[in-house]
Amino acid sequence: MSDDREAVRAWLSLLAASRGLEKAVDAGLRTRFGHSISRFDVLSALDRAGAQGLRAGALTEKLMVSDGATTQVTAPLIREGLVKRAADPNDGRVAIFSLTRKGEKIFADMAAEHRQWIDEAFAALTPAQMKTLRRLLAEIDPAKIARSRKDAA
Amino acid sequence: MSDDREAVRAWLSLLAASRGLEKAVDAGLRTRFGHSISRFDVLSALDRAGAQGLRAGALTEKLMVSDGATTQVTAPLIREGLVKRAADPNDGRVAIFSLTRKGEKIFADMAAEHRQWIDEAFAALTPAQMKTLRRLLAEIDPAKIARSRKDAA
DNA sequence: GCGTGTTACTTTATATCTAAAATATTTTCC
DNA sequence: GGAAAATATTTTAGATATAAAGTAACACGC
Repeated sequence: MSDDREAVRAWLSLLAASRGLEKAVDAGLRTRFGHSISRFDVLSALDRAGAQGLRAGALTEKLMVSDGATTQVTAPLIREGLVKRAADPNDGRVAIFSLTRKGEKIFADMAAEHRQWIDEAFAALTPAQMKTLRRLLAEIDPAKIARSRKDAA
Repeated sequence: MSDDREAVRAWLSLLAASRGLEKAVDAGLRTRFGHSISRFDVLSALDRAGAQGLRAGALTEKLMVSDGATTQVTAPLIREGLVKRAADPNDGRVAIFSLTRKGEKIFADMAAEHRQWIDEAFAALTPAQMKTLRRLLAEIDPAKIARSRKDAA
C-alpha cells in the first residue's frame, strides 16, 4: 500500500497551510495596526464577551495559552488603552478584562480587514469545500497522542 | 446567505487543529526525547539531505524561518553532538550542517514514534479523506493577503 | 475565628521566533 | 588590484510562549 504515509503527509500540509496563513495574517496586523495576532485573539475574545468582560482564567482557556501568557499579552493592550482591567468586587483574586470604547473601535477595524484577508486566502474554495474542510479537521484528535505515549524515555 | 463567514470559520478550525496537534507533538518530543518540535524539524531536514548536508541558507528556506532562528536552533543540537557544522571549502561564508552518526540514530527513533503519533491523531480519517484534506489545504493561498493589503495605516 | 489548603493571577527564568545590526567573505567593476 | 557592493551567517534586542515559583485572597474544618 502507498497509503503508508498518508497521515504524515496530511500533517505536513496542515502545518504548512496553518503556519503560512498565520504568518501572513500576523504580518498584516502588525503592518496595518501595530498589533500581533496574539493581541488580535485577545481583542476578539473580549469583543465577543461584551461589556461584562472575561476573567483572566476564562481568557486563558479560550485562547488555549498559559496563565502567564494572558497576563503578558494583555499588558500592552492595557497600556495603550484598548483593554480595561477591573477587580471582581466579590473576589479579590479575580481580574476581569474588557474592551474600552477605543478598543472596540480599533477591533472593529481590525476584524473587518482580517475578514477580507481570510476571504481572499480561501477564495479558491467553495463554501461547500470549506465546510468539508472543517468537517475533516474536526476529526483530528491530538489528545490521542498524549494517551498513547509510553513515557519511559 | 449564511455562507457569510464560512472562510473565517474554516480558518478558525484550521488554526485550532494545527495548534492542538503541534502542541501535542511538541509535548511528546520533549517528554520522550528532550527536544522541541523545531529541533525535530531541523533533524528531519538534515536526515533527508543525507551525508552532504545542507547550507544554513537552505535549512532556513526549508524550515521557513528566519536566518537567526536556524543559527539558534542548531546550536544546542551541535552542543549535544547530533549535528555537525562544517565550513564550505569553496566559500568561507558558508556553513554546512549535517547529522552525526549519533544524530541519525536518535532521529530514527524520534521519527518512528512521531509517525505513530500522527497515525493515531488521524486515525478517524480514511486515506481518501486525508488526500481530500491535503487537496483542500493546498488551495489556501496566504500570499494573496500580502498582495491585497493596502498598507496605508 | 483561625490555621491550612486551594484558587487566581502575576512574576521570573528560559526557549524560540523575528528584524535588524554586525561580521566576514566573496564578487564586481573600473 | 583594490574600493565598493553583494552575499552568508551570526549576534543582538525585543516579542511571545511555557513552566514553575511567588503572592494574595478566599474557604474549609475544626
